[in-house]
Amino acid sequence: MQSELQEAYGFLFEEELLDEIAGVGILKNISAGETIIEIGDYVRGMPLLLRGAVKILREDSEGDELLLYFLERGDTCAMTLNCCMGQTKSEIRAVAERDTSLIMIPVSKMEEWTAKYKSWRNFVFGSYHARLSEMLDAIDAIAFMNMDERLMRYLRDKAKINRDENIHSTHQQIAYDMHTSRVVISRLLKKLEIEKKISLQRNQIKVINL
Amino acid sequence: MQSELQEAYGFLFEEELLDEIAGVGILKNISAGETIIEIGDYVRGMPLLLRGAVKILREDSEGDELLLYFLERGDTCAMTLNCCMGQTKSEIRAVAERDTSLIMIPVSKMEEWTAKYKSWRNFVFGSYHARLSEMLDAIDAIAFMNMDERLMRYLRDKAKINRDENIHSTHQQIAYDMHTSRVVISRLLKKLEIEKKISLQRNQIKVINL
DNA sequence: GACAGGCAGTAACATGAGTTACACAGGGTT
DNA sequence: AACCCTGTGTAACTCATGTTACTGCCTGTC
Repeated sequence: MQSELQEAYGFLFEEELLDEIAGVGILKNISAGETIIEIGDYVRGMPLLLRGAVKILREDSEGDELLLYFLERGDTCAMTLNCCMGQTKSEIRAVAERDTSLIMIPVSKMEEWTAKYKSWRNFVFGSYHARLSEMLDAIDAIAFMNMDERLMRYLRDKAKINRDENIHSTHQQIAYDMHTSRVVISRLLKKLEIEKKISLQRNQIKVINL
Repeated sequence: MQSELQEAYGFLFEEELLDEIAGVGILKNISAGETIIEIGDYVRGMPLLLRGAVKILREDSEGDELLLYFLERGDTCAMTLNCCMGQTKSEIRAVAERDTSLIMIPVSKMEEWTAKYKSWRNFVFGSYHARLSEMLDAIDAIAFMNMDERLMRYLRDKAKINRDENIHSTHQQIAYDMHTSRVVISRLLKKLEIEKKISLQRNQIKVINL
């Protein structure tokens, strides 16, 4: 854990803070597809991502969901952050996109470090900033873009976050993330294939030129 | 300014901080409809709302816009906050919804107070929290709701923020805020009138039961 | 009163996206 | 081989929303 912590956060935090994190943090390993936080859960700590990737989803009352953004190494979830401090329930779902390692920080420490370490404050503010920006991007996508553009954006993001130009998803899974239907996704993917932007195999989509 | 500051923020901040705010803050009065911050502007300070209401809009490259949320007394704009600290340009537009008074705080003070005053830190975190929640609500609205539901939500919010059940807007103005066309709004408003939820006059919509 | 300009009502049509239904393909199991 | 299950391709249809076009109504100004 020490070396991974150093690698992911060494350039952000001073030695003393890194030591504190290593001291109180609890290492968690989560395998791809596992749910980390569910909507309505009370949040017990703040996660610092060491390795892997996490997708953050919003869900409405009927169970329809929508992908908001991805988290990677060095990121934390500002939503969780909120929930910790306000003692409120999670408003989002977090699912491991790949096999993921993270450190959970107890809520009590967060407040303490905010007063004590400038680097921590900057990190927390930076996280809020990044998350707000990503929310704006999500809003832009659903408000201003058509399905085909949104799909291209999704495929680009997915290939990037998994560092793999082959996307191992079914059309149905994509449809869930984008809050639409399987048929619509199949239709648009076929169109992208004809335009030579992707190639389609069973359970796999290869990004060629998006 | 002193008394208004006391009224809006007295229960949040300690005397010492209130004095500092009064010392360095610059009072601005803005009349309804005026633009406070434009997309791409560099942000010189952080606004604390004393009186009135501000609407926050997102705009895409073609100039289509979308209302994100409103700010009221005691609120600050977390976007601005971000921009200040990161020295980046504004990603949103802020327009006075009513006649508005606010205090501009220089960027330099923000960092200082974050270290010095716990109440300030809580205020800043609280603002981030509130804004993230409102962004989520905005996403829910555009992702999961139909136009008629969104319109009802809009009218409710507008009546509430202006403390006036008579909404003084043209159909065109509403269409801009909701990123749709005038004809669509006219159609849906007429439907709401038939359902006795509102009544329509020229340049005015009266909320009856939404 | 006549006129202009902004505003609202409405019909007719275009389009993107969601839905239903069904055929078929690939891969594993018996 | 025969079977099944999951995933994909496609047609045909519905529906919400957006677009175009035209009408007429207020209101202030000349």
